[in-house]
Amino acid sequence: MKPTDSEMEILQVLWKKEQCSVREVYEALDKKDVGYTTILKLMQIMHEKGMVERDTSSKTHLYTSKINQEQTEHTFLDKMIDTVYNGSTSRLVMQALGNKRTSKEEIALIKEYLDSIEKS
Amino acid sequence: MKPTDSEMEILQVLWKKEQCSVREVYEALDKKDVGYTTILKLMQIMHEKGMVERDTSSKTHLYTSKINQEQTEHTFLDKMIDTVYNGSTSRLVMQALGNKRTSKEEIALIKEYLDSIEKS
DNA sequence: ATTTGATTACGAAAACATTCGTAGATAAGA
DNA sequence: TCTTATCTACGAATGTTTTCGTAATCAAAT
Repeated sequence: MKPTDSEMEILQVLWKKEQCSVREVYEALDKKDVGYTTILKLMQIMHEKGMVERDTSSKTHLYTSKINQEQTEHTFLDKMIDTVYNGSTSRLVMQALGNKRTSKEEIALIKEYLDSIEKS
Repeated sequence: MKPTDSEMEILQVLWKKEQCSVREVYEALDKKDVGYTTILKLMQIMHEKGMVERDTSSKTHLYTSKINQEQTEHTFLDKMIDTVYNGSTSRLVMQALGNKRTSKEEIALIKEYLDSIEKS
C-alpha cells in the first residue's frame, strides 16, 4: 500500500486533523492550482482503495485515515533506503544530517537514541 | 530533475558500474517480470530526457549516468522529509535507525559523523 | 552467402495518476 | 416555495509511466 504523492498530501492533513470533510482538506492544502472536485475525486479513490474510511451519515462526508502514519512512513523509508541508498541506512542518515543545519539539541537527541540502541 | 522509480533503479546500476550496456543493466536488475526491451526503452527515454549519455560507436550502446548521485539523493531526501516527515529531519533519522537492525559499525560511523558536526 | 542471435528503433497499448466539467442531490435562507 | 450555495457522483480527458511486440540492423558463426 504505497500512497501516491497527492494521496500523501491528503493523508498528512487527515493524520493531523483526525476527521475531515473534503472542504477542510482542500482548504488545508491551499493549492490554488487544483479545483475542489479534484481533491474530492482523489479522496473518493482513496476510499475505493481502502486507505480512508468515511462517515456518510450527513450530507458532508467525513473522512478518516485508515492507514497508520508510522507504518506508512516506514514503507516509504524502506523503499527509499533500498532504491536510493542501496540499502545503506547510515548513508541516508548522514546525508540527512548534512542536508540542513541540525541543531545541537537534535544532535544530542539522536546521540541519546543511538546509545539506547547500542545498549539493548 | 526527478527520476521515476524505474529510472532510479537503472541509475543505481549505472552509478555502481560506471558504464553499461542495456543488457548489463537488465541482468543486474534481475527482474523476471519485465522484458529486455522494457529496460531498453526506459534507457532510451532517459537519454531523451538527458539523464544519461551514450556511446553509440559500436553496435552495443554504452550508457553512463549524466546526473550526480549525491545530488539526486538530496532531491529525494528533501522531498521525503517535506512530504512524509513534515519537515522534521530528526524524526526521519530516528525512524531510519529504528527501522532495520543497524549494525554496530554503522552506528559507530554515524556517531563519528555527529561528533564531527558538533566540533565544526 | 546464409543463418542465427543479439541489438536498437519505433510505435502503440496498458496501467496509473491527475484533472475538472457537469449533473443531480440536499440543505439553508429569502 | 423558490433560489442559492454546497456537496457528491460520475465520467471523461489528459498526462505520465511502464510495458512489450515487431521490424530493421548488425555481427558473428556456419
